[in-house]
Amino acid sequence: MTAPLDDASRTRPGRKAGAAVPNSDAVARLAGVSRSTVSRAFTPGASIAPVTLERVMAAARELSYSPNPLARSLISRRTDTVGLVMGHPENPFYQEVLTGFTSRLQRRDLRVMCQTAPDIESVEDSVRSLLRYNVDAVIVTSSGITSAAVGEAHAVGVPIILFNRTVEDDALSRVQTDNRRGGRAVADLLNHGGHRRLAYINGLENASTNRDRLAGFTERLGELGLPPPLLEYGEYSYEGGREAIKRLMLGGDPPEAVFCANDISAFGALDGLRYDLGLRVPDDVSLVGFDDVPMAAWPCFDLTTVRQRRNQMVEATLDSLDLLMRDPDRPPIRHDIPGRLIVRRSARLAPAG
Amino acid sequence: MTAPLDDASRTRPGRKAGAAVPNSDAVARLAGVSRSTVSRAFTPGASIAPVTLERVMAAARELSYSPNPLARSLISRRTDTVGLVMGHPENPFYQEVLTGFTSRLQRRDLRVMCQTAPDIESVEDSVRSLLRYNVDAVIVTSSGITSAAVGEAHAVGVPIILFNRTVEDDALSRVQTDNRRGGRAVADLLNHGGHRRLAYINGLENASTNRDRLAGFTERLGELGLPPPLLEYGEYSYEGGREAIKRLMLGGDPPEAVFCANDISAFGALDGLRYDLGLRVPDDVSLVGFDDVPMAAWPCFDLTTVRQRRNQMVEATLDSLDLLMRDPDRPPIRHDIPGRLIVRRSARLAPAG
DNA sequence: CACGGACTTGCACATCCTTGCAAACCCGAT
DNA sequence: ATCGGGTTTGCAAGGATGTGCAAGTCCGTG
Repeated sequence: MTAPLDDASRTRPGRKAGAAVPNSDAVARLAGVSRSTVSRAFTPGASIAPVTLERVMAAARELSYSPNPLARSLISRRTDTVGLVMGHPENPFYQEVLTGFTSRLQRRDLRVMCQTAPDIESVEDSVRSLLRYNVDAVIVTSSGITSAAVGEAHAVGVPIILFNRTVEDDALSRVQTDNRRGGRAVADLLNHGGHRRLAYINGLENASTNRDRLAGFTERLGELGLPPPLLEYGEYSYEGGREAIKRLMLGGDPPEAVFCANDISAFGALDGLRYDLGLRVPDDVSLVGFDDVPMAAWPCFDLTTVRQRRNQMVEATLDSLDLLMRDPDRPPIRHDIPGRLIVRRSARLAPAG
Repeated sequence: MTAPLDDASRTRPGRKAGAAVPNSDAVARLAGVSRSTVSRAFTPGASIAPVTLERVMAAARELSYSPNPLARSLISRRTDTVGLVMGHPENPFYQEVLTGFTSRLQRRDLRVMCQTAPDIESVEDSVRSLLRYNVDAVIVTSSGITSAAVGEAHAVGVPIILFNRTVEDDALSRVQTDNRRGGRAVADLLNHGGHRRLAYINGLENASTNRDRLAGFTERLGELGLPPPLLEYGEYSYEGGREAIKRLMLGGDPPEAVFCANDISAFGALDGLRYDLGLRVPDDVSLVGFDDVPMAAWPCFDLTTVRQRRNQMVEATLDSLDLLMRDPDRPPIRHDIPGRLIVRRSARLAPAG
């Protein structure tokens, strides 16, 4: 009964032996200089004679050497890697965001470490895990982030940017669609259409995107003299939206128009309306989504929605990242990028005749 | 006119100063042991007295220390990170695959470095870049991979697994759907439906998935005494499929049934048929896809398709990875996982009466 | 009590790179 | 020929850890 810690299966397997990854020493010998000089050859702006530089580079090419970034990071504290914590990877909008980030980060010669984090605790874990790997920055696209992980990141000077998420903590940089204004625009649109009994199909309850869209929507309805919307839970998913719309329409006081927290749940609601309930859109019910994923433009859906400017948001995030990485003490950067109402055919534009 | 190499903007910014990430030395001092002992405390199976282990762990907890994986990797040659090279990130099937991989790898306590690589050269670059970061293995989900990168990986003993891709090189491990058999199954289905003039809407021409699906389809048609299919290019995309179907149907000899290289292009074809051409599916034309993405089940599409067993494929990949990481000299592992024909309403099942 | 064996531990070197400092060098000027 | 200034370069220390080897400890046995 000794310590049960050992775990023979985890024993490190020998990497194949003969494998020669060249190191700076080999290059130094070949070029007839010291290792320091090799290092300087690969450090932009370091003091080195042009002719020596060329000799080192030639040797490096011959051995196809390039500095080991992990060893370099030990001392430079930079890994040229950013961490990406993804929340709801089933939403096509975020899938596009993900590929936007990876391809653009690649173009800036930055590696990206992905983590998926469905719930708050795992966001914590993910951030911590990324920090241990010395990422230069962290992008979080996920519902909640408690201040603990943020604090740790700050302590080691690693910038964190929230993408389409807000928390109470004011000290955080973030880039988001102006979700509140998006919600207000939808209220205006539906009001113009002459709808009076409105409903909102919630996304995830504690996601700030969801809260802000609903808040803007409700706020503007109030200003227009309309009652607050009925609420149902759609969970940001197709199935959720499809079930939610049934509950709404079969309830006591069915709405004339429904605003869905995102496009996917709107597709569900749309299908629920026409296939489950036999209703027509927008003749019987108007429907609006949020995101403008590519599918929203397909004729089968033709969904009126609020476009999130994905590329612009991604660019803004990366630009902010650049600034924050240069100066970790810089005050937080905020971007609220206006959405754009994309009018298609799922919502009536004028009061029914 | 000196060497123009320097690039002041890249100068490394000082990480915030006071930040104290504890190192093994601090733990060693606190626990009253040497650094080696601390190291052993964190190495499963290493020789250490239980009481010492506990003392070290207590000290580590107090300082919230854990070994720096980057420094560790310098000597152990393991980073607990795998590289993931993604090909066509716009296809929802691969998006699900991606999240499948990241979440499952996380569960195995492995980090994942993502790269996107639209074309062959960038696959090369991505693999090389990942190798420099010392990943323990590479998963490639992308059209082509030339033997150069594979050779380099092999040379340093890093296993590579191709996901849903094949190359001529027999020495590669891979996991894929049995695309050829999938194609054959579709041929049988359409034959049963009484269709005789068939077409295939290509995906990307040099993707092995596409070639194999087409090969199986054509082969089986031949066995059934049917002529080879008409061909059009759909590029694996919605727009591609939608254009392709128009060219097919407006050509001299329109087909009675169309097999699309994947679901997305099938959606495009479907919409082309009903919205652009005013035809009905399956009454006028039968349509079959490949993948079984979630949308295929939506009533709006109701697409007959071949399901790729995503979870099973991902699991098989990770299991193979485990084996290969333990023993880099192990012969290549192959998995050909049968697809499953999912019959819905987009293809006629019996000859038209 | 001394000895052998098994188990623990520390030393020192290894991994691979960066960088402050000081020595060496070059070249023109005195 | 000597000096000074600026440039280049190497040394050695530093970053954080893993590990072979040998020394040390402990315990049971003869």
